[in-house]
Amino acid sequence: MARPKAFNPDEALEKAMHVFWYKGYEATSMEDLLPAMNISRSSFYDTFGDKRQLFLQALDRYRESVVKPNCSLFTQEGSALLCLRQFLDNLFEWALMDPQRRGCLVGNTIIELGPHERDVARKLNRALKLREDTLFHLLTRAKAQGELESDKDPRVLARVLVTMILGTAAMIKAGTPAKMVKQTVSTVLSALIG
Amino acid sequence: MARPKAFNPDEALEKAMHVFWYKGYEATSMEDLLPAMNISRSSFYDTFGDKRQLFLQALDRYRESVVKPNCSLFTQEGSALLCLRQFLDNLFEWALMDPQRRGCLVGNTIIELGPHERDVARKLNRALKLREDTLFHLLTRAKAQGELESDKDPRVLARVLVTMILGTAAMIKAGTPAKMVKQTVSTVLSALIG
DNA sequence: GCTATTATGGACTAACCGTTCCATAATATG
DNA sequence: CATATTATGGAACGGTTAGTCCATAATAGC
Repeated sequence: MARPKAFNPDEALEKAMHVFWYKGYEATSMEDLLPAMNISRSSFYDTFGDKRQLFLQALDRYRESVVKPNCSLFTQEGSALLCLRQFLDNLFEWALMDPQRRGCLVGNTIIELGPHERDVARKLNRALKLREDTLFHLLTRAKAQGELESDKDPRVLARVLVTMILGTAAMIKAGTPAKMVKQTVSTVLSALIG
Repeated sequence: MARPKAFNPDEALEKAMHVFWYKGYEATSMEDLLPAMNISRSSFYDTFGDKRQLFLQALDRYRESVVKPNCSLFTQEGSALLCLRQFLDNLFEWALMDPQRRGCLVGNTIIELGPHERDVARKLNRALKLREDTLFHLLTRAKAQGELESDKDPRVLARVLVTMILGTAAMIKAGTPAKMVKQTVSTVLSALIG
């Protein structure tokens, strides 16, 4: 019993997420957001609260629509180490394809806001844990299947790989050539899991 | 034949560098900088040009007074791999000691400004190269001494370690407990160089 | 002590920031 | 069609931003 929204809030949030991903939180202004989301100031504040709340929603959306699909794509049966390699290959291939080289929104935000804002930090750690647990699961399966030497600790290895993901995202942002990035990743994987 | 400055430009720049390190470029305002540097607006613009030029100078200072000393501390004779371990231990020990967990100014800036601003990017890559070349040098020496297996490529390993440094700095900013960080680093080193 | 030169303090500016407010438009229900 | 309810466009707001300007202070050389 009222006038319907002239825009799709989900699509608008998606657009906003991409702007934050490219520019970061502070450097993104309302004048960047409104045209990108293609909505008016009033609709913005009516629907999303304010810039900060929008950003928190964008972080959730990133975890659910970017991190999670990438994580769950490679949990099929068969060789766990192969899955793990596909998981990481897919991740970096995709990060290198991005013409803007935006890296990872989670990594970017850890560095921009992580230590300063509590509720942001909570969301970030949740996204990191999603990746760590996926890797942990694959490594545990690999160990059970005898693909991974028995003296290796899946939890520690998973954390190493998460650290590697953040570092690689930074190298990608720094403009490292794709070939070097791939060589680096492949070297780490060989050393860690054979 | 004129009035002398009432402050030491070097000390003021040092203070500014620490503020940028903590808050990032965008989030640091003149009202943060002036009290921290303990100089007046006029002296600021007279001596440093503007905020952006000050930041560029702060990046140079960071490379020279933070990165370089850390790099050159561990090039003494003896086991090259031991030097390398000391180099990294020293680096992370020191990053973990920082109560503000500011990570690495280079890594922070790669993510905040790296891809957007050309001259910033140049300075960042120069700082990264300083680290990479130090590691490369140590790894090459290790190989010559027979400490490193002959099939390993020092240049690639050096890049892996730089990636690891950036990733670890991010994990430190994310609030990872010191114990976990050390475990992660030690696991990578064991896997990479035995 | 006088003068030339540079440093400093503080008022000021114009642009931009995120946000609020209100009058108007559009729809669903009765 | 009338009314209640929500959405929208646009003007306006106070606060903050980086940066400018000028009158005054302090020094070095004469």
